[in-house]
Amino acid sequence: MARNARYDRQIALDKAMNLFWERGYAGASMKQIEQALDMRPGSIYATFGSKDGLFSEALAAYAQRSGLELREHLAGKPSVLDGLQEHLRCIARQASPGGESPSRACMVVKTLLEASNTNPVIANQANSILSAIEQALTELLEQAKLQGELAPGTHCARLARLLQAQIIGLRSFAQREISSEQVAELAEDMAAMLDHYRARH
Amino acid sequence: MARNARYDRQIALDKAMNLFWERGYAGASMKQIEQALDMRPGSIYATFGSKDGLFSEALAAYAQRSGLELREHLAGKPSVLDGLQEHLRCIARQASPGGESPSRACMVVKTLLEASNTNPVIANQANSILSAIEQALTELLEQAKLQGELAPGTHCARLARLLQAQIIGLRSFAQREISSEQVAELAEDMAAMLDHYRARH
DNA sequence: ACTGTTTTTGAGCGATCACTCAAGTTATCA
DNA sequence: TGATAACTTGAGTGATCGCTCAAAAACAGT
Repeated sequence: MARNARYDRQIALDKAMNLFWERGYAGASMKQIEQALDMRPGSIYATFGSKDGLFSEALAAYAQRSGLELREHLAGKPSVLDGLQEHLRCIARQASPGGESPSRACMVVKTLLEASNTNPVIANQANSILSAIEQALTELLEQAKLQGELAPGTHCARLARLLQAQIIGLRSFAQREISSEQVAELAEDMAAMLDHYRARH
Repeated sequence: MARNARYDRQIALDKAMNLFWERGYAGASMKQIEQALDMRPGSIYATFGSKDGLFSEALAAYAQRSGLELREHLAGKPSVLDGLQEHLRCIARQASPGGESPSRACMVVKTLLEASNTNPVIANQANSILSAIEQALTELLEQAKLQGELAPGTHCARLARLLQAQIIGLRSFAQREISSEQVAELAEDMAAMLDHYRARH
């Protein structure tokens, strides 16, 4: 005997994610959030607790979304390394100017750089996400090594960190006013770099 | 027949640069700036016009400082490529945890990511700086090609963009909670990548 | 020391910040 | 349909935002 919420939590979260991704934590005011979610402050605070809480959930949703994308790119290719190269190219396509994504740069990296010396709680969350991605990449590369794709002596954790730094660099670089061709070339050069770690036949 | 200013403009600018570098544009409030510069709002506004103006000058000072550092690293080595590799290692050293710099990440990149969808004027300035760095790297690599260090077929502008993306990735990655050894390893792997572009003898 | 000019000061401006809560509204049950 | 419980509303909270300006202070030249 009560009323149902007018809003879908997931949909609202998705809208918040897009706004935060575009404008950053400090750059998105509650007024803008109210407008984007079509919710009044009372409902927002009843649902998410605080701006910090909403941001935290939005960031987690973004991370989950990103994980799904990586798995999709990998699923298309039989080889792990081919999948990772495809991932780089997809990122370049998404991060090209004219795309519809809120920002060409990665929301986790934007958050890490914005929050590191101002909001320890949020910075920690960004750190954890990047740490988890590093771990996932490491396991992926270990798998590739076992399957003989990767040179036997490869230090997988180290290569995973290199790969993560490349992706961070690619997406941040893409935030520049630059042509989509140049972003694609950059991704190609990074993909080529992965080839140097392949096992020789 | 008048009074001299109590503050050195360059010193004040340097302090502002450090604060903005650490906390970002929105993260540094005027109160904090007043405290860092030991100046009252009237003096600050008489000298720099606005928070935007102060930030703009601080960012320009940072860019100049960065340019000097690159030239210093290059001056130590006879070969351009060796100099660039040294540059990567120096960046890793500076960007290691426990260092005294206000932030491990690059202020220009932090600014680009923060301002891109909120402050077009500042975002443009960050864009211009990165564009100038790309240009400088391109000319450096052209020079290396002429001197026979680089493989003759090398696309220097493209390699310059790859190098810039690497540096951006390295410094942003270093903002994570990570050991200085791992940052050094990352720089080493990036330096090794440059070797693949060397001319074969 | 006096005058003239410049700089420094800091209380306080209106605007906006994240956030609250009492009142109003609405769906769900008996 | 009336009672009840949950949700929505939006004016308004105190705090902080970037910034102003009239008055006080401090130096340089006579």
